Amino acid sequence: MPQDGDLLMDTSDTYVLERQIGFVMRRAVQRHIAIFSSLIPEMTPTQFAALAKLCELGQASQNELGRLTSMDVATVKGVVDRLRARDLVTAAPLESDKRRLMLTPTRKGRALYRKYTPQAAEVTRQTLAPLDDAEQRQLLQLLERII
Amino acid sequence: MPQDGDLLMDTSDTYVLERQIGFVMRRAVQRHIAIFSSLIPEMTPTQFAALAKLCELGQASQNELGRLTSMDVATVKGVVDRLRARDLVTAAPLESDKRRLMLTPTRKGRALYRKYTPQAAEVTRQTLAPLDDAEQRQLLQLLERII
DNA sequence: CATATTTTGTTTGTGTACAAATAGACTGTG
DNA sequence: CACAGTCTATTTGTACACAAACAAAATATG
Repeated sequence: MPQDGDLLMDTSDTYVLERQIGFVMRRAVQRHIAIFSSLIPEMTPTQFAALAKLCELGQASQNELGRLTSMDVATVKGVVDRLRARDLVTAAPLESDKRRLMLTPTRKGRALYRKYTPQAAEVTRQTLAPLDDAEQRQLLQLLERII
Repeated sequence: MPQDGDLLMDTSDTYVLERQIGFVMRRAVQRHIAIFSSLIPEMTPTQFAALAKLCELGQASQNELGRLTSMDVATVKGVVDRLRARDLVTAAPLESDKRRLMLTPTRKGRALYRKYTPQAAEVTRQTLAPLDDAEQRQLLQLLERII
């Protein structure tokens, strides 16, 4: 007599690279980054994220900024260094806690952020363009749940 | 009399980093990679993808492998170099077309691929674990449509 | 056949991304 | 107060990821 296992055997299937979530996400990110850099060639998505968060907060320590933008300490240092080199952000040790490096967007940094905010929103729009509104919301929600 | 626009004004909203598809995908990829390297510390997702595709095909040129795994020429070279350095892949110029570098997984490479295939499938399972089956399929489908 | 174009691979430079080691500053507890 | 543990930042090393420039080989076209 056939058992469940007999019929279900091939459900475990062979390993198909193209169906793995990691592979698909990597490709989606690649397309997103391509769209981003076509609309905002002046900076990278990561740099924009750091600048945006800093402009939203007004000020933050490097460590805090890293946590809020999901960058580890080494990554955020590199990103901040490049923003500082372009005079978009200033940095100074905090008097009351000399471990912390307080970051503040410069006037130039805030201006750049304001200038590119509409483009950044457009990046999201173009990336999600193949989907209708309900599907876009759904994708966002599903992704947020696997974070 | 209040109009539609009055109530809907804030729908266009300010730019919220956490709601941008790029930011959310970046975080999801980070979690995926963390799961991958906890289950398969011996190699990176990219290396496994290249090895997997090569084992699936039996053989491929470096360029072909890059196209099939969505890596540009410089990236695939680095990945292949590391696989070659670990004797998981061999490379030789093709006689009939000396531009092409034909890649073949070694016995050791194929063994490693077979060994880790179940783990790789488990990576996908764990990454998608917060979602039920229908949601998992949906997420995959939505992502594939924005590639 | 000759040469313009395309294809494949390499190299260089920049920018994430993370692990691990280090150092200095702070905090909590005895 | 002392000092163990924690927090913040830096440094080093490895690994994608892509742009741009280059060289060699193959192909297309006149």
